[in-house]
Amino acid sequence: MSRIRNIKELADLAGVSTGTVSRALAGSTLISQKTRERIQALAKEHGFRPNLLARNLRIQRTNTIGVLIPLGHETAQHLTDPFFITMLGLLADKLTERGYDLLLSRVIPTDSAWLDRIATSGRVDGLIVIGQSDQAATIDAVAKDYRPLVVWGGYDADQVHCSVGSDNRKGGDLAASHLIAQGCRKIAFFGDPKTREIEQRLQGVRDALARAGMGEPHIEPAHLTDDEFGPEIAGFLGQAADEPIGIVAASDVIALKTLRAMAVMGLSAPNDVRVMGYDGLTIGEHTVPQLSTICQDLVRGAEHLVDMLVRRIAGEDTQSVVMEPELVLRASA
Amino acid sequence: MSRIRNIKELADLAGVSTGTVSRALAGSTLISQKTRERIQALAKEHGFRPNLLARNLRIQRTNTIGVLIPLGHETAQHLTDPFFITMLGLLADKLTERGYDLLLSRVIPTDSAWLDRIATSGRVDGLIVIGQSDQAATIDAVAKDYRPLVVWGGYDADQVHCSVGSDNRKGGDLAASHLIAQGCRKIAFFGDPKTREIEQRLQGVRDALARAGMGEPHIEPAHLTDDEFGPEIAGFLGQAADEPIGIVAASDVIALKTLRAMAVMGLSAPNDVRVMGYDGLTIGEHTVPQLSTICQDLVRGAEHLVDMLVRRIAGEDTQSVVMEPELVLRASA
DNA sequence: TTGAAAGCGATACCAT
DNA sequence: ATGGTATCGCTTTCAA
Repeated sequence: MSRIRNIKELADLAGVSTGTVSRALAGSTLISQKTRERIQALAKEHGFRPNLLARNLRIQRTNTIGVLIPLGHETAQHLTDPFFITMLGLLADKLTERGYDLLLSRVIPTDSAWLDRIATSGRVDGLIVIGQSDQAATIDAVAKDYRPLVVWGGYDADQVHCSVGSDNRKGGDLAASHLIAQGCRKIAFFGDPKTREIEQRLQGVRDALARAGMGEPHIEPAHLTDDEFGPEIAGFLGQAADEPIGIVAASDVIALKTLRAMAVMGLSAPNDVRVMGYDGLTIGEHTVPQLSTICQDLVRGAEHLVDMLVRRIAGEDTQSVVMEPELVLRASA
Repeated sequence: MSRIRNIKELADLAGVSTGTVSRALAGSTLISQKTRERIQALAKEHGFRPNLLARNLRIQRTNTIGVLIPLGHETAQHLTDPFFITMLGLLADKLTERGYDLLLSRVIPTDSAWLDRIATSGRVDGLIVIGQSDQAATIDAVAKDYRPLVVWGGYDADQVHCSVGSDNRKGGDLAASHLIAQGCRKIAFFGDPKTREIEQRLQGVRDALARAGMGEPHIEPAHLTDDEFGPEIAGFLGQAADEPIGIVAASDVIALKTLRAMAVMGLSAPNDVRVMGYDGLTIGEHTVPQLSTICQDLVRGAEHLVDMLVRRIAGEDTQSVVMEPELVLRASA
């Protein structure tokens, strides 16, 4: 009793046609209950299950969503980044609830084809991109004629793709305003403005500074690799040690690295320097000191992404969502 | 210039056969350079890329690895669990390096078919299961005739599947021994021994207690849902408040919840109660107090998993790996 | 209720 | 160097 490899072998064994087997396994009531149960029993006995690849090819549908994390701006960044990982987990939960599997790709865009490649591969019913990175143009180009695509990230009035994210500019403003209200006279922004979200957060910081009649923020691109980070901070703190300093980090992860680098230098927040994060990850609740931050509602964000994607797959159109950021004051600023 | 949907349309357009197109697109030198470049240009111009589903079906290979997280023991547990997420990120990085995509499934086993279903689906070249949960038997059954399968989890001499994990019994012993050495006279274990790893850790705790001439540990199944957790701890602490207490948590996540529940009761580690975690996640470095824990080298574990899986796909056989756990003393115990 | 056969979109063998 | 064609394993229309 060798292993049954395909529907044809099972059909021969049962003395019926492949069509009958296919229908019986699908539970179609077109088939007499007797035949149906006999074939199902036979399949079970031989541990046979139809090949999904073939099925998907035939029905032109995979019940799989591609989740892409473009790392154009920061090749060294890994999937272990708590933000990605949190979002990924939330998406996985939501997608599973809806019966979708999840095809995960961490892509380092070398050409502009990375997105189209998977969109046209036939392997997914739709795509979720986490973060525009520096690939907004590529994403727009694909979104133009690939409908089932949603993106977590910053919103821009000109964009053609459908996005979900928080109002980054407002968030940046919130963060900087708080620092200024706390008496900081010198504001730094740690983050790489090449990606859209970060650029918008920086813009918000500028808004707040302008309103307060203060000049440009000091900008550190904040490479996420640890080794380059200490010197950057040290350099900045050294040249501005005479005024009360506030740092707006472009993400909680950057804020944590900042806190750690400061600790090495014998500095702590909020006494020596005030530090604001951005994201509202739970990890910030556990730090010493606990991280003050701008919270994005990732749970609701993930829900939106999945919900809108499903509707797009069904042919509906959907509008981008911009959520309210929230100032969360813990201890670091 | 409508969109080219398949190789046949491109072939017609180019006035050649599908075989030629297929070979040209694959860069085969069987095709004259002239034709090859002409067809590649044509494909590019029309944004055509071959359907991978069809390709995979034909060549019987997908370049995709399934990563499964069985949640048999704890349905409420989500992918957002820091341990899973950390492991998942590491695996994603390693698999990407090797050119594999990653098909993620969070499964709640309702029958014993969950694993076989994906193994026989034709959609993956191999499988990585993160944690045996309470499904060791099912995993063994599948591993019996499905070779490209590796599992993160506990090792048992009788198992047929290939696993990677730390020596959980030794780890549990390490944790409890440390608590005892610190003077704890009453030891509790927080975790659900239904899953193999946890059961082994508990066994290690028993070993240590036995050596010290102490009795059975107090066991709390430690449901991971927050609301049930406080009362469990309170109940335990209440009934044993007269002796120095030590808690071995079955994971860092459980330890963190314990710490938080204690804080609510006005208790703190290590003064009131000593708390040991298990896993060595980075999140434990950020807690107040920092978490003492048993560290498993997840980076090396992920490397082993991927490496062994690749070799199994290639037809080699591989042996289970048991890694040394390491006592990491921070502040909570 | 069931069977025959076309087709999903590719690859690869066998010719020429 | 290129074309014709069988094949991967399934679903579904059309006939009977």
